Amino acid sequence: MSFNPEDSLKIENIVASAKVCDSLDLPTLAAEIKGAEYNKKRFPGVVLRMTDPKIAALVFGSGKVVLTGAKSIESLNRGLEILGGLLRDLKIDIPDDLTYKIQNIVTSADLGTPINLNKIAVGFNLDRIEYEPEQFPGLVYRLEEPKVVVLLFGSGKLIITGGKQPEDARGAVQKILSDLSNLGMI
Amino acid sequence: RLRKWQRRIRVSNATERNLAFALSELDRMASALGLPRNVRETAAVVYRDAVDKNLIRGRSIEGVAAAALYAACRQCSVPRTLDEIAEVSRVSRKEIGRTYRFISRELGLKLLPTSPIDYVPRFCSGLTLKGEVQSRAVEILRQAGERELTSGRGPTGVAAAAIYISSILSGERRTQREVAEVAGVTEVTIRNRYKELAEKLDIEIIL
DNA sequence: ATGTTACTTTAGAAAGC
DNA sequence: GCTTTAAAAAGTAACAT
Repeated sequence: MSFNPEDSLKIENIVASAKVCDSLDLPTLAAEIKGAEYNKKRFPGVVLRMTDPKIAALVFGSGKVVLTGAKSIESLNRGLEILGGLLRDLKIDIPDDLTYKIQNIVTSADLGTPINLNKIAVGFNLDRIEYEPEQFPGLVYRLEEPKVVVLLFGSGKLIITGGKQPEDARGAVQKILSDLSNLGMI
Repeated sequence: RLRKWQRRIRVSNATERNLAFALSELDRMASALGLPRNVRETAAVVYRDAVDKNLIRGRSIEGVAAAALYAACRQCSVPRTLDEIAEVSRVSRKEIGRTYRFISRELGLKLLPTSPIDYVPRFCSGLTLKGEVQSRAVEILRQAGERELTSGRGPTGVAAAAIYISSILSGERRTQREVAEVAGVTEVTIRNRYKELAEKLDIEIIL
């Protein structure tokens, strides 16, 4: 049995947004919740950092929230529950059934073989690729299906981002592998 | 009517004025970088093509001019880094890079990644190294390319390392500091690159 | 000369400049 | 377009030891 790139898939970060209520008083939140950061001049939202699942939350006056840093759907759920709890502790009415929308999932993976980026830059669809080693060591490959962006490195390791479904990363790796084999690489 | 004519004349004047400004900017930057005439002409063509395709909308003339010059340098195989272009421009490196990607895609320039080899002549002359040293550096880079030692590495750093090695092998040694200076990279980068090249290409370097 | 920290790139939402 | 968040990849840079 050989190395399976698909087994190396690992979610590194999930970004999700949600609406927890119709409005929030940010100054109060910043004052009551320890560790909260709030500089209206700098950024319009309050920054809350949770430790259990290590997640950062951006809370806005509109009641909308952004959660980042979760490495699994489970921890993302936990993070939103914890955030809801923190707000309820401040006597704010927060529904029990909070829902969110995943906006982006960042996944890492490993093809298990070094890749010659220069050859890919010649063989692949030139208009879907960007490779400027002077600026960044990774080759940027934009896929249509799944609609994600892949950062491919010479080591064979890669980053898949922009997907909204955890399975998008798997589809991207399969696509990359087939493209690579079609071009006689790997 | 007359009004329409006046408008056309105004637009024409503005267009001509902007083009004149862009061309003078290209010339100013090219002079500051000591670029040959063919590069300036290529840059002017790229800029005019960008204007003809309305790619200037929402972008500054200076930004597009700088990006056009950056593209022209690469097309003519006498690359300048984004930092070097930015040094003689009022636009930031980030803006130039962003504009370059845009016009490059819209005009279908299809430029391949800059080859380290294209930096050899300029860096070597900056170090007053003869053709023999250049040839040896190019040969090292050719082998490095085949052995996948350039994937993801900065072209200037790899070129600098190859020249550093070549200068030693040719008995015209230049210090890492001197090479780093003309190549615009740090000594640490030259050290990392030359060690990798020497090891994987089995080049023995006696200091 | 080596070690640490930090920045480059990618995506996406949020409210507002 | 920018600001802020998080996180990975690999290379390079800046500053400290």
